[in-house]
Amino acid sequence: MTSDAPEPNWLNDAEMRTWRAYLRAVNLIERRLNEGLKAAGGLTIEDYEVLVHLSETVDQRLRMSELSQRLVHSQSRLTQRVDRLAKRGYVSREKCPEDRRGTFACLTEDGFAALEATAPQHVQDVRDALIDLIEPDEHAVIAEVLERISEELHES
Amino acid sequence: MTSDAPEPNWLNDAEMRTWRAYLRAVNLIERRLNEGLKAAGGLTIEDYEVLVHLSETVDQRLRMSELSQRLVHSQSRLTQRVDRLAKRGYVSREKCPEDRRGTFACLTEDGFAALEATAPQHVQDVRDALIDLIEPDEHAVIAEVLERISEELHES
DNA sequence: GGGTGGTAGTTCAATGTTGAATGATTATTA
DNA sequence: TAATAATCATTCAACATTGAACTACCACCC
Repeated sequence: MTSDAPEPNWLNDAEMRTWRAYLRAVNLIERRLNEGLKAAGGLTIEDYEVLVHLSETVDQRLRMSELSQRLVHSQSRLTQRVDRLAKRGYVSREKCPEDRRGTFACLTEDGFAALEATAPQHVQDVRDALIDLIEPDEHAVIAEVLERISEELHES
Repeated sequence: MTSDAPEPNWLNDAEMRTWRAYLRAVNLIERRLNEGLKAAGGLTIEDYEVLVHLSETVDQRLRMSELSQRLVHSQSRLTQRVDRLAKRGYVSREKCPEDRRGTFACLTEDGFAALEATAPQHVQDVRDALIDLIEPDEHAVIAEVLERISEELHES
């Protein structure tokens, strides 16, 4: 008589190595980027990403909910991050006229300036920590897998 | 007369897409794994990783400093995480006889049991969130890049 | 139109992380 | 060997995140 639970599909050695390398690489990348940003200004990578996403829209603003989805942050986390960025003058809030439940986070001039001041260092760090460590012939595979993951895990 | 600062080596479109996909994928993976672990028991992924690393050593124990390096955690973060795991009885501390500054974190039977109980669900989540999203012919490239990153960023 | 259910965003308490300071021990150097 | 420097781990206060509860608003349907 055997157990009801199916035997788990354990990772084989190669898969396990990949998984461990993934965990390690991700943590190392994050640490490196945060060190660089801290040296270059006072932004964390999360701050930076908020400002980047705003800067990439046509009118430099996004609804809170949209922003939290793009960043994969909880709403309350975003609320408080935007609070802090607003306190520093990098972001402002505006009520949404079409939907009065809604709020826009808007990039301010100071916020844009902070982004501009930090960007060169940060781009170099992103290169050093990830992009330039991918060989040209590997790039397509990496990009494809990452986008597949993003798409696949998108619901939840 | 031009500026002293060299023009930053901005990311091109493909590189930018890769970088964005990376950020998104990493956050989605973490969210998914934490949801799974929470459902399967009361461990976070950080808890789980502490226990796994201990379980993989010959005598189920590691020095705090060694463990913090493997996990890419600050020492104080690890101290407090081990505090919490110890409070739940999953880990115990032992003084190191060779170096009396040192402390071992030791996996307890309860800790091992918690790991065993959680592992099947977690392995499946790791498959769903990463491993099984990599096609067989892509696996070598992914593994190689991740290990290159781990190695390259290892100092710092 | 009024009721029902859903969505947007914030708040709050509990929990977790950071980074500098500390105490204790070991390593190095004069 | 004494003095100095470095390492191991913890502590503490400031800061950040989580998740549930809450307010306000919108959308649907009878």
